[in-house]
Amino acid sequence: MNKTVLKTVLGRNKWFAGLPPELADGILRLGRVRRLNDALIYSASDCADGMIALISGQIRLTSFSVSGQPSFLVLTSPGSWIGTTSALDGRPHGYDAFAIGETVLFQLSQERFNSLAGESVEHYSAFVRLLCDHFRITTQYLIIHRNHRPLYLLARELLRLADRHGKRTKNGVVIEMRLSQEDLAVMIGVGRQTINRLLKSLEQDGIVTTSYTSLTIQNVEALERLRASEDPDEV
Amino acid sequence: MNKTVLKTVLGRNKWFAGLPPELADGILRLGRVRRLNDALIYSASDCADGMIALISGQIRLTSFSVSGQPSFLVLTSPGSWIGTTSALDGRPHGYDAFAIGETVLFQLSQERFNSLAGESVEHYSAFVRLLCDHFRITTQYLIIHRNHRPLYLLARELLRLADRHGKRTKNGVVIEMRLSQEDLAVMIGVGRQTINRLLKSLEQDGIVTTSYTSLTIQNVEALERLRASEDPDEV
DNA sequence: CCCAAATTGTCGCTGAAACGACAATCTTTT
DNA sequence: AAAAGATTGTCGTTTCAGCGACAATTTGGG
Repeated sequence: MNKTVLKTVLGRNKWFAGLPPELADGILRLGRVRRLNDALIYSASDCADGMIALISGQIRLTSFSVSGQPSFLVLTSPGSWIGTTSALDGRPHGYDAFAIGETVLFQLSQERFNSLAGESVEHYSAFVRLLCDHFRITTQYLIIHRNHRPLYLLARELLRLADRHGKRTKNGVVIEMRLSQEDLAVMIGVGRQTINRLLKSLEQDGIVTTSYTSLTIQNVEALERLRASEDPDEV
Repeated sequence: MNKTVLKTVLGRNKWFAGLPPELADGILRLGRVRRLNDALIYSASDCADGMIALISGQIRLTSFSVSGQPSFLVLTSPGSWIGTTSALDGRPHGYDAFAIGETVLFQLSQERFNSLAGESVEHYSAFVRLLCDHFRITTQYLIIHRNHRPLYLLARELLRLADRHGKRTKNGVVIEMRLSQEDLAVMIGVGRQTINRLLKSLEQDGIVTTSYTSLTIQNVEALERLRASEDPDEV
C-alpha cells in the first residue's frame, strides 16, 4: 500500500485533513496497514487496540442484545476512524467491529497512539477533537432517530452510503457492497419488510433501481428532496 | 453555598469521585456557584462556557427542529456536568440548556477550565475521561431507543428520575419536578397521549400514582421487573 | 451444473402509535 | 373570586410498522 494513496484516503476525513502536517505525518509513519477478509477487528470487551482507520472495504459496528439480536449498526466510511474512545480512556469498546469482505485498515497501535498523543498537548488535543466530532455525530443520530419516520431515515442512509461508498456511472450512483435489505433494516432500526416496501416504492418513482445486494440511485436530487421534506415537523 | 455541600453533591458523580483529590480541590476552588430561576443557561450556538454542574434543581437539554418543535430532551442529575464537549473543542454546544425552576449550578469558566486542564496531562486526560463517559452513555441511549417500545422506555425513565430526583416517603418515591406528560413524551420520543395511557395503566396496576405535574412510584420493584421484561429480544 | 443458502417479493393480520379534538381539572394571575 | 393558561383524561380515526409465512429469485460451493 502506497503512502500517497493512504494519505489521499485519510485526507477525505475532515479531522485528518485539518491536522498539523507534522502530526499527520507521524500517524502515517507509525501506523500499519492490515488486510482482513470477513474478520472480527475487535470485540465489545476488548480495549486498547489503538485507533483504526478504514482505507477500503467496509467496517460494521454492531452491538448485540442479550439474546444475540443485532441491536445497532453503523457502516464506517473510508477515511474514518474507529476505536478512539477506548484509545483515549483505555476502557472496553462496548461494540463489535467487523471487517466485511476484502478490507484494508490502517492501524495505529495503542502503544504508538500513546507515544504520539503524549508528545505534546497539541497532539493530545487533536485526538480529543476527533472524539468530540464523534460525540456530536452520535448525538445528532439520536435526535434524528427519535423524530423521523422510516422513509426519511432510508433516504438519509442511502444518500450517506452514496456519498461514501457510491460509484458514479452513467446510470447514476451505484452502491454495491453486500448490503442486504436486512442489513439496511437493522441500520435504521425498522423491519426488513418495511425496507422492501420503501425501496419498491422508490423504484416505482424512478428514484432508485435495485438488484441483488446492490442498488443504484438514479435521481439523487429527488432523494435529497425526500430527505428534506420528510421532516414530520415541517408539515 | 457551603463547600462541603458542594463536595457531597459533586461526589455523587462517579467521574468526580474518581478524580485525584488535588484536581477535585482545584475545581472546587476555581468554580463559582450560580443561581438561576427558569433561565437559559446557554444556547445551541454558544460556545466556550466552560463546564457546568447541576447542584440542585433541574437542567433540561433540548434541541429544536427547524419548525421549533422540541426534538430532544435530557434531564441531568445533580452532580452531573454539561458543556464538556464545547469546553474541550471550543465549538458550539449544538443544544440548548435550560435551568427549570430554582436551580443551583456550579460553573467552571472556560478560562479556568483551560488553566486547570492545561496544568498537566493528568488533568487534561481526566476531563477527556468525562467526555468518554458521556459518549458511552449517549451511544447506549441510541441503542436502547432503536430497540425498545414505549412502556419499557417509560419504566426506564421513571426509574431514572426516581433515582436522581425522587424523594422517599412512606407512600413510595415521589417525583415532583414540574414534569408534564408532554415533557415525558418528548423525552422518550412518543406522543403525549401514549404517555397518558401508559401512566393510567401503571396506576391501575398500583405501580404509580399520578397527580398534577408530579408522580409517585409505589412499587419500584414492579417497575424494575417491567424494565427487565420489556426487552423485545427476550421473548 | 446442481443444490443449498441467502436474499428478495409479497400477503395479510395484528397491534399500537400518532394525531386531532374537546372536555375536565388544576394552577396562577389579577 | 374570576379569568386565563396549563395540564390531564379520553374519544375515535387513521396510518403504519411488526411479524409470520411462503414463494421466487439469485448466488456460491462442490
